[in-house]
Amino acid sequence: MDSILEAATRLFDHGAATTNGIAKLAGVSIGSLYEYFPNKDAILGRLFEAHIEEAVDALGGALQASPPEETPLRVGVRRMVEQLLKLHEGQPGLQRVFLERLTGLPVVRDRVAEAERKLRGVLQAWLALHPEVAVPDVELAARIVIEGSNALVHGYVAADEGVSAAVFTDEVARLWTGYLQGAGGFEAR
Amino acid sequence: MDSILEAATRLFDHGAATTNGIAKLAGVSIGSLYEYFPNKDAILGRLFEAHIEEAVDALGGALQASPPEETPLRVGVRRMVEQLLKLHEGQPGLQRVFLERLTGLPVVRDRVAEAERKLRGVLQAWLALHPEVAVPDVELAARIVIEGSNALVHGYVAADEGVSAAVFTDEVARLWTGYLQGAGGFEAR
Amino acid sequence: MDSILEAATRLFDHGAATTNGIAKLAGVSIGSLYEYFPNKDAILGRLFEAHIEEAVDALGGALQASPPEETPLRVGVRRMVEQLLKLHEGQPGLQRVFLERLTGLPVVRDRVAEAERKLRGVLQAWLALHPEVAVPDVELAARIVIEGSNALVHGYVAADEGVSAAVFTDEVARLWTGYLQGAGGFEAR
Amino acid sequence: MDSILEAATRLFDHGAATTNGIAKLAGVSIGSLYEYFPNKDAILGRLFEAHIEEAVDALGGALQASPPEETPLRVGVRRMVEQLLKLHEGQPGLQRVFLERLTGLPVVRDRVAEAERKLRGVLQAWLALHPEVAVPDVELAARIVIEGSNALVHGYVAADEGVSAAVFTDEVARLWTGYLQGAGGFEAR
DNA sequence: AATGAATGAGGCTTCATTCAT
DNA sequence: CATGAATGAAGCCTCATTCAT
Repeated sequence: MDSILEAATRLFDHGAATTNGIAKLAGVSIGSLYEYFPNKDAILGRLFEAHIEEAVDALGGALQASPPEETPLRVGVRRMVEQLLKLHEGQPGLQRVFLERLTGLPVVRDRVAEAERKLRGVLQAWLALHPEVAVPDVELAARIVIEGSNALVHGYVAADEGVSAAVFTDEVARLWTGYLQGAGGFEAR
Repeated sequence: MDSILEAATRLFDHGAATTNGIAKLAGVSIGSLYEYFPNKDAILGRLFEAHIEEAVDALGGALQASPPEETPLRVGVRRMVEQLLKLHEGQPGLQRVFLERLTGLPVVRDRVAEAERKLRGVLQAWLALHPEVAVPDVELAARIVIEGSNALVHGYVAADEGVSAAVFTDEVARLWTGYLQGAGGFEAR
Repeated sequence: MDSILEAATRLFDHGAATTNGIAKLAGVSIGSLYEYFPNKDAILGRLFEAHIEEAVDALGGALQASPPEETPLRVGVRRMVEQLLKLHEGQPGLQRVFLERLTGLPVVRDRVAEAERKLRGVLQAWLALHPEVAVPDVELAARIVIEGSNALVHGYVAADEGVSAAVFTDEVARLWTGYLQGAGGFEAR
Repeated sequence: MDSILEAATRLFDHGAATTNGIAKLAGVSIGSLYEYFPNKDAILGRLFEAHIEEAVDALGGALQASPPEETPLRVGVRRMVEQLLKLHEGQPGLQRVFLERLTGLPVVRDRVAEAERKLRGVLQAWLALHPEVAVPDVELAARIVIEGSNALVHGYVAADEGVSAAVFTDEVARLWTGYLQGAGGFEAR
């Protein structure tokens, strides 16, 4: 069963996932595969669930390991982005498949919303302990940082061109730091 | 032929594009469809080309219609993001299909690279005339603004949740404005 | 119209004959093509008719140009085989198409039968003037020489391997010469 | 699987072989058909392989069952031709399809060459033990007898007209017997 | 529980032929 | 007369899923 998921990860990432192929690569019969999963999308769903869980753990963990009192804003944000990048680096193809086949399904929508809510909570609390954060609406800001980081990392992985991971991470961290400190507002001109 | 492209747009966007389906929706026979396009991917390719062209025109146009001397940094950036959002708003599914089926094809890669180069040129020139821009590497900054905006808009459209378009656009504009003014750097702490 | 037949010859020989392709190569519209020929097989039929005519002319001619009184059996036979070979050398693919698409059609059957009858007549008359011909049934022998030569040349062209045309022709001529002189009969042992 | 091959034999012979048709006639689903054969040509290839094997066995067997010391040249040759005729009698259309779709494929070419080499070896050895064989080059003669017989039988089956199988076989046997005894050479005149 | 042969709907594409202009 | 865009039946093949063993 784990072997099925492993095989599925590999094949979905390569964009060549057929149920028969997954079963063969996993070393089980196609019949057994359907014993564990009612259909192909269920496999993908399980993979997605694992990804979400891992993501929440990794990102939440990055913040929890960075005590607000001792960690500059920029450093914490950087750690978060690093984790996010690490998460996607491995299987860019798999991410695309998630996007393409799962987006729109209500279940997935809800699951993602829940994960983001949770993460937003953690981030919001962390930000609240940083005096230099100067945005009118911390909740909105937290949401934008999370979804924005996700989008930027997606884009970065999909493009795989030119910019190195370190530079990318730095720039994104700088971006959010500025944003959270209230730069770019009308008062800034 | 235009009707084929229209039909294809609708069906690709719905994730249910079959050649026979496109032909039927376009009101032509499958034979005629293959008169104009050698295969299914060629249809998608044409759609993509149109999208790229439209994008370059719209974004470039947004800046060219905003004389640097009279247009605050933030306003110009906002206009760009607005255009970008408008471009994607219509067919989020279609964008996904582009991503999923075209990414990786060398031709597409080159075409995208060319479009980004062109756009980067325009943006870079525009930024150069703004004294408040304070980044070490304007070229890198231009690239990050363009690719980043693209990624953020992709993410926003895919998520279509909660935040209104106006708020989203505002926030993104603020984000880049801060970034371009050098906020978030070490000197900012 | 001649250009249609030429184009058809080329394309049928290459095994890539489509009516649209023939029309284009011939430099006429597909509509015009169907003005002259009711359907694709009609084109092939015309080609076949031309081939048959050419064959009868060439083979019959080879004998008529070889006065029996002055031409040894073997030489006349050789000339016939030479002509036959020349006929097929050009378009082996076309011959295959004849075989594959025309065999079995009653019209074709009759036409071939008629051509062979005619040829048989010529050959029979020619053989009758050769005293060394020693077969019980000259009509049967003539038929066997004609059909056999045809089959052997077909096979030779299809195989295109090893043996040179000159050697092949020599051997076939020797073969028939022996056969016609009655060798191989029981009396020969 | 055998039923697929049987069905394919029938349909290819009738010149109406479609994969769906074969599957239906074989009483299996199209999916099953593709379980056993990767594509249509593979089916034809298998049929061809079977034919080649059968041919080599039958022809080789005909000679091996005819001890050279006790079997007159003519009788052995006749047996060979008989076998060859039997081989083709059943499915003239199938033979045409072999010719038309397989000729030219390197794999097929090689397989045929191998089979002919093997057969040539057997025949050559058999001929070598017959003192009345009087040809300058036994290897060339063996090749010509084999390929020639093949061509003649092909032609005979394709024409299916007039001459009875027995007469045909007799004549062909007489033909080769004369040829192998050196008749038809210049010295014969 | 596990197996894997079997299923068949449905996708892409070709090409002989027609017919309005 | 000529044109060529349009037609659509029919072919090949894939792959998610089922079910008898």
